Amino acid sequence: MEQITSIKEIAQICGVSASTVSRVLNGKSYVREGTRKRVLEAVKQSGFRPNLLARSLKQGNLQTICLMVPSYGNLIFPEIMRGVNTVAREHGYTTVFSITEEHPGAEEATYNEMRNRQISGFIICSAIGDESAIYRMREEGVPVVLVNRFKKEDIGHLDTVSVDNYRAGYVSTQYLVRSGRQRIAIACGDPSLDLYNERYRGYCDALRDAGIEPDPALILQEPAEGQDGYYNIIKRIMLEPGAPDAIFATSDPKAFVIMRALHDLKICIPRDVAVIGIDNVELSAYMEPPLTTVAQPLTRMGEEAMRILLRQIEYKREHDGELPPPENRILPFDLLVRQST
Amino acid sequence: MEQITSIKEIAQICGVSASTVSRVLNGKSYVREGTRKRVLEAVKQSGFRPNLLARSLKQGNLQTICLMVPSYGNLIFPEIMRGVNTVAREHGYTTVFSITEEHPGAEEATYNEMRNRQISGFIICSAIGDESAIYRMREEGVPVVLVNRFKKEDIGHLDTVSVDNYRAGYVSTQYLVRSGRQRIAIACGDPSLDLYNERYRGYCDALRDAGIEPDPALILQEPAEGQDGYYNIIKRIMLEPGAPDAIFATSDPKAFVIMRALHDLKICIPRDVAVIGIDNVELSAYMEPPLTTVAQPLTRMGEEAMRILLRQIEYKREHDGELPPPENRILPFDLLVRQST
DNA sequence: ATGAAAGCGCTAACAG
DNA sequence: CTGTTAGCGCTTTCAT
Repeated sequence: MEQITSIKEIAQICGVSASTVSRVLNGKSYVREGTRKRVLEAVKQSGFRPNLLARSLKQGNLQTICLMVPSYGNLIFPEIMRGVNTVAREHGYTTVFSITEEHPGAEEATYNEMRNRQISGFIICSAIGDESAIYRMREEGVPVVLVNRFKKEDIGHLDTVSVDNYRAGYVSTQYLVRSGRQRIAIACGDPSLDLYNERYRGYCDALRDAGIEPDPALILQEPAEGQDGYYNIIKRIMLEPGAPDAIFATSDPKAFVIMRALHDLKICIPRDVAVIGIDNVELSAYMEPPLTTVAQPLTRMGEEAMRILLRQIEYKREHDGELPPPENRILPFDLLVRQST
Repeated sequence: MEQITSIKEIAQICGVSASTVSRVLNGKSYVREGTRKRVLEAVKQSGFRPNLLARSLKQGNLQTICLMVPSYGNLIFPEIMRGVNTVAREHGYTTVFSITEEHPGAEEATYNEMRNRQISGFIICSAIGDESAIYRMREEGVPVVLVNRFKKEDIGHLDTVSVDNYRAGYVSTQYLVRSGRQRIAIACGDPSLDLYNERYRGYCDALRDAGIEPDPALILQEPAEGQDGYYNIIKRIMLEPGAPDAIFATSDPKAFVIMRALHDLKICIPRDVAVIGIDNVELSAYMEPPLTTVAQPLTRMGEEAMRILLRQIEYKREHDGELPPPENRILPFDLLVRQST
């Protein structure tokens, strides 16, 4: 038997019109039960698959969203992806992904390509520095949600999902202070990312509130090589006078590198130096010692981002292409005390 | 100015026909230079984006492939994904992904959905147990490449990419033997996955070749809870008489759990017990002590898989829908000796 | 070198 | 409840 490829052929087999078959298939309209049965039967018999592209061409959107992540260097992304994907599926959406950081300007390139593919919206975890492209997207009426990476000024203008990074920085530092640490270093992240600046602010304020003036010698800047560069920085600083007795890593992957360096120096964690991270990536619990960290609800952040995106898409459909006012979701975090502090 | 959405409008602006614009846009046919310029100019001016769906509807395929992974529990998947994505992009393909393991039967469900979306092919890292669905795909003329997870019998029937898992098991065990270990335990993986059986076979043969008969007490089966369950198994076995002096974990994530258990028992790695893994996931180097492991070229495996898929797609186009004979790519691996052995 | 026309497979008025 | 008709935006003969 010929492979049957269109609704029309089904129609012929059943002696009805194509519209009837269409109606049966997407159940938007009533069809006599007998006819319905016959059509369904024919569809099943023939193994017919309706062509979603045709429908999407007609309706102007493929049920697909695009997720942009910078890389997998940071393990938070797979967890966010899972959350996005789960909610997307539930709503009949498919997720395409794109890894941006490797090529500069990839964000915009991806955007252009995806728009040609009639994609319904974007979830971006990779915004870095220049966000003008993202504002342009929104201006063009394209739903966009930013996860974790965005600027304070974006609030009220763009949809975002994150934790309160200032508080996260504050709480972790405060915890270190309260457990008796005196010289607390911070391993800062990329300063073009606001979330790291916020965590840094939290760190400073927590220290000051405890009557400690932040010591510039303990404020470690992310080296040019990225987080791996912290390996050498730690090795150096620990041998100098005035070495820290605690290190606040502004992300778990940084903490991993730092712990590696400490181990190689035979420095005992947490006795000599406490280490705390932010993220609670799955592996943090398996480190030696298990890493104390501020747990971000990563999967949930992905889910929320997708829900917000869905809301935008729906609103847009109902309001003649207009986007709803931006939503800024801030999720709660937990301080997870383990053995590294 | 009205947002311009179709080739026809561009045509009007330039006083040419839609076909001409089409020809300019995809450069398949000659167009007078003057006309070409004019059209290109109009396109740029108007910010027009050709609708890929329309083209795809016409041509019967969206330049998109689907990548199925079981979950992110195992960190090898993000690395494979990166490889796939890189090559896909280079060839103008978009990657959609689907995480299967969570729902049973998800593989087939995804398959059906994706076929409706006119997807060009699949890369599957999640085949588990029953592969009949995958054979059906191939029978229906759909390009499919399996990465890592497949059965010996599939060779010659399905396209695959992997390392030589038997050798990987053999080499790691042999290394342990040669470094003087006497009682080498193996933490087996899911027995429905051939790759783990192969690694196990390699383990047994390496022992026998060294004149050691595998001891059933040292052959640890993956517990019902998945790899996390090894935590308790290790805790128990290490306290019993005849405890192992080395453990061969058939994947790095298992090694992480096992190391965690050993640390909690205050057992020193590698002095008391050596641990070796397979994968070389990025984090293996950061463990304490850094994990000795068989390095799979994960990203490269993803790249190769995508290349093979591309070859299938092309062959199919040139041969009236017929698929090429299956290709079985076996990539080399390296034993990476670090401090856990 | 370019235009006219047909059609990819589906949906959505509009009739009846 | 169902059929007819007219496209969605693009590509592709077939003419010219």
